[in-house]
Amino acid sequence: MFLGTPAFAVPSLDALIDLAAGGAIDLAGVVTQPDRPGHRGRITASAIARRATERGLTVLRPDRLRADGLEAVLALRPEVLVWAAYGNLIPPALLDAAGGRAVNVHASLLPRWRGAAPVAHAILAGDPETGVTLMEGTAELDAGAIVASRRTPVLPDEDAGELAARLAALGGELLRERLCAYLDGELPPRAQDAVGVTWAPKLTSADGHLDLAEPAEALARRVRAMTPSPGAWTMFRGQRLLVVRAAVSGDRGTDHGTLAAPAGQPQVAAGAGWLRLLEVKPAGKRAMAGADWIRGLSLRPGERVGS
RNA sequence: CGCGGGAUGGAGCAGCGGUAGCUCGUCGGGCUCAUAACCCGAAGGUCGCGCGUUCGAAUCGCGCUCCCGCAA
Repeated sequence: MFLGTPAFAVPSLDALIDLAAGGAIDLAGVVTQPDRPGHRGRITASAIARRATERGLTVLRPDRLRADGLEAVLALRPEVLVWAAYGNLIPPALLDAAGGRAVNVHASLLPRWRGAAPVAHAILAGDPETGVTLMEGTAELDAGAIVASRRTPVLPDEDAGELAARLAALGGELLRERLCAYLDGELPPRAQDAVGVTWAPKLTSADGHLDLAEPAEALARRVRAMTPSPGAWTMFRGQRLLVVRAAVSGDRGTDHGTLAAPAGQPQVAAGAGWLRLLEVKPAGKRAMAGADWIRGLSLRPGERVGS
């Protein structure tokens, strides 16, 4: 049985579908989060719900894994649980039902970055590399013994969305190649080293706020880490301005927050250096190149960004 | 019925009842050793869609469609 919710989990589900097609496993069903109001109140099914439905799999979307929801899941009599970014803790009752046989795909090199937002935190911290980990599934969050992992460099310009997509694919590969070996007892798990544990809590739009007193390097990392969600932003003319893509410019800084546009390329003075705004999304508008944005502004000299 | 913003030539914007405009790009020409620089000129728009108000609507009213921010 597979449990997962967002796009990150899709390649893992696909891996299980392939294994099932090859006769290596039986896929009893898929559990995902309930359809939720997405943008502006429109109800949206999770990425996993959509994929599982199009593959004709049994899909359950319980609110929580207790009471009725849990019973429906147990009724499918899962023998092994596999989950990736499900979004809820797995209750001991469910683990017990599967005889404790469970694996979890996580988007970091554990024990670093346990929690909901490992990809963004790896970028924000400036980690040179990250990866995916296949571990034993436990009731405690991301704490299971490590079965296998795969490393990959954090590319200098990629944002969290792009990196997550690469990690998702790696996670799917890892599962496809190692799940059966693990279940056959050929991959003895190693306990996580408690010393290296760091936490990657869920991000809110407050985490996306750009403090222009910070060095441009840090701001550029924050932009990459917060894109596409929850988004990095600052204020301009009383309105929110999302910064979708940015780069550091080596020029000497001036008062942080000052907006300038040499050669039509907008840049904001940071605590150290300048942050070039390559792509922005003003409130109420779609994303546009920084140069396009600045073109229609009739920018006054010395105008500032930030609240 | 959660709150709000937006849809105007290829791009970004202004105009908000009386002949559709700005910056950039494109095309042609000029200047220059040269250029993303500068000068001259040109092309390019059913002003999201429909109905209405008016002598007259991009501009006002009603109804749609699509896009986006916030909140969940």
